[in-house]
Amino acid sequence: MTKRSSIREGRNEGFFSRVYDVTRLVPYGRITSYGAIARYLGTAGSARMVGWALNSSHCNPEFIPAHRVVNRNGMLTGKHHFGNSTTMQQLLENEGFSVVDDRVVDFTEKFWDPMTEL
DNA sequence: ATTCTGACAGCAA
DNA sequence: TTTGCTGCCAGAA
Repeated sequence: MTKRSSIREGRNEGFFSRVYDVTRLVPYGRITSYGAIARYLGTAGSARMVGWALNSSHCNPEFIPAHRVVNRNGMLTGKHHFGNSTTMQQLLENEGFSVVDDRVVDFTEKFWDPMTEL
């Protein structure tokens, strides 16, 4: 390989691409957290980067279920980035989630941890 | 190269 | 209990 593998093993592509990749793997009707994704990527503590990556996910031609990514409390901290502040909640409710006060009810039950599932 | 920012997470008051 | 400060890392200006 060229420079990609020489940078560091496991970081074949940009951080953003990896975030998109993991996010796409989140099953329908399940949710995960920024920190969980960050941890899965091997950069625990860089959960902020995950959110920032998802911020640019709209540029990605593929569908990225960014609405299935919430913070560790199950709160829809990124709802403001879906155009309308209610879009994220509606998307989640459309998948069977119950959202109350910007927080996903049964968050722990629907939680999908890439570390465990992958 | 340097500086700033960011959809978090953890811990201290 | 809530509020706020810090660390974290990669990307953009």
